[in-house]
Amino acid sequence: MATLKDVAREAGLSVGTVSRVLNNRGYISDETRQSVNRAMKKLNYQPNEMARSLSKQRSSMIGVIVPSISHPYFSKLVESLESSAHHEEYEILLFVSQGRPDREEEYVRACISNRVAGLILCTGSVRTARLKNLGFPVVAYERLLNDADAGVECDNYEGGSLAAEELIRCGCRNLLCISGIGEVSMPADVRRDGFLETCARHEGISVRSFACSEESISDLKYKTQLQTCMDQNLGVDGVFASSDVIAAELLGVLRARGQRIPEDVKVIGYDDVFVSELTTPELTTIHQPVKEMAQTCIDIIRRAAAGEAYPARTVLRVNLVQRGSTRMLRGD
Amino acid sequence: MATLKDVAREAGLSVGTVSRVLNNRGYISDETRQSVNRAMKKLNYQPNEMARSLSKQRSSMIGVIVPSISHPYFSKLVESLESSAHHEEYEILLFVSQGRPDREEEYVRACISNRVAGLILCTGSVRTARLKNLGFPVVAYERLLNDADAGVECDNYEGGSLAAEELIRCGCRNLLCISGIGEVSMPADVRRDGFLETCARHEGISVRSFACSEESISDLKYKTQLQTCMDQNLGVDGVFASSDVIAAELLGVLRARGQRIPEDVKVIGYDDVFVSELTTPELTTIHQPVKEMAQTCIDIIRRAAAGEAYPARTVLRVNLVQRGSTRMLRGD
DNA sequence: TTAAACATGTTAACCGATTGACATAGGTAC
DNA sequence: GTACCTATGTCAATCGGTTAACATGTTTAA
Repeated sequence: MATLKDVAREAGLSVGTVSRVLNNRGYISDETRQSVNRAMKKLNYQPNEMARSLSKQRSSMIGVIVPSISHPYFSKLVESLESSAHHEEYEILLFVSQGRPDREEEYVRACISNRVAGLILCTGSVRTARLKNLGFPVVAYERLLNDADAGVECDNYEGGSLAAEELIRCGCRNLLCISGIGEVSMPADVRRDGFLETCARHEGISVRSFACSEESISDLKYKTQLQTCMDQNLGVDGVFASSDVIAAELLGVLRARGQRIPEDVKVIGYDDVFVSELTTPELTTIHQPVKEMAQTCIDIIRRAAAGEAYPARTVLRVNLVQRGSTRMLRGD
Repeated sequence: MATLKDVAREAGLSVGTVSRVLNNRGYISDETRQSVNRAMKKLNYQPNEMARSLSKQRSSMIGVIVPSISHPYFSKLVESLESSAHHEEYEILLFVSQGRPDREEEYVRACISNRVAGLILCTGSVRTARLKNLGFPVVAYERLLNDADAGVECDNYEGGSLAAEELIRCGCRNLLCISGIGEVSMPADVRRDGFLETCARHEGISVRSFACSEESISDLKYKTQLQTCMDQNLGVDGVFASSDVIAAELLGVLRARGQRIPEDVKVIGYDDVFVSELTTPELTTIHQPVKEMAQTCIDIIRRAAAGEAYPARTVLRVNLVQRGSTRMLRGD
């Protein structure tokens, strides 16, 4: 495997000059630049990132810790993160914590050992080791973490509120809020609060709340619980589920009970992942601007690396996407 | 940030001894081991993986290149890969190629630069740069790649065959095979072959074939095409779709046309991802042993690193999972 | 008693870059 | 003619580990 030294020899230049070309430092003539490029191509040179990272005290990798990746919300997030990272010449070092605090800590340590350029944390568990002074920025994604250097989230309260408004607008009077995925911590709690409080501001609306538990976040199976839930909550004519996956399963559960959607019961999901367009009827849902959120995370890390200032907290707007699960008429 | 030298000083030992403890080489007494551990803990020492990788000529990262990650099949795969990798003390360096050959090449180069321990390729495009003598093993996942060091796949022919047998057993006579995702290359072609050839071996079975095109693999939207498809193929009473996502969308399309499932049309998907349990009815599908396939990939890389022999090609068995989309009675 | 095996130390080269200090020129501007 | 910019070279330290060679003891076993 060719090294910088080989390239320098091939191009008839010194390592210093070649390094300058690679890192765009100091003065370099076009001619030199070209002959370096020629030599690199000829020798099929690939810079050794390990050596590079060692000498600059930072790698070009961004650590990403998610609780699950098979969950469509997180797979969409990771795809978006990868895409944004690629634009900025970063790579993704991916860790799946399964929501287990021990793994999270272990993974944070792995990021430290790899001297990542930044760490994006979207964990379920609260207890996480000290995240201060790690030498790189830690971005908390959809999660309040006072130890983190920055936070990126969407307006969950508004999301819950929009869902309530829509159901009420569609004529529902007996509402139900089902929360689930990793809702121990902040974000989805706030969704529920937004939903419940908005309902309370309207006359003649009854509203109940149900919390799904989950063994593993990668399980994605809620049917039994949803059956129990619907048994306990008869007469409901509008449901807000805190994720599209839950909402999608709910459609099946409701149908099995002979309830038509949206005629008898209207359903709103959350996230706007592909699942919401896969069901029949398609799901009305709250769109999270995942791409923008991902871009924001990467941008924070880029800025931190460049020594620029970056926002401590970014809250992005959500919006309602109307589809068949709340709408009588098909109007696509 | 503490270094090995600091740890050695703190423990009153030499760097050589500390390194021996870290790498389990040579003779070390329990006492020494403990005092090293104590010192590491006290200084909160995290070994610098960059330096480690540089001196051993290899990192502990495994490069993974997938065409998409929002597609549930690949997100399940990546989750499994991460899990297996974690057991073997590897980390995942994730790349999403979007099926674009230029990105693939770029990502292969990134893996070389990062001196990965191995590379797992599951790409859609055929043309990929030379993969020989990269200094690490390249494992082709569900893809025939003569340049790769090893291949891991499932028995796609058998999968197609099982689907045909099931539909015929359920009484279908007018079959349709819908293929899609990345089927330019080998694996899904073989699924179709297995399906078609098995049909041909039965009397009185008519069978047609339809290929979905796709702009982007992360799109996951086939509805329009599926409508066209069903317009062109009237009278079909059994469909084999080459992925659960396509099958799930098909359910909606069929329902919109007033066809009941499974009474009027039976549907079989492929992959056995969570989507197949999310639809109503749930999807009968061909289960791919993704976890085992992932484990096999990681194991090949581990063996290669240890200088052990490993299989050049591994073909894993698939099996049929019966659910509501082919079965009249509910028997869960 | 003597040879292994055990346990640690010292030293230094090496992995493949980056980077700064300092030197050397040719060209241009005033 | 002096000063400055441009362009490159040389040299060596540095990043933080790994590892081999060699030395020096202490135990243990035959």
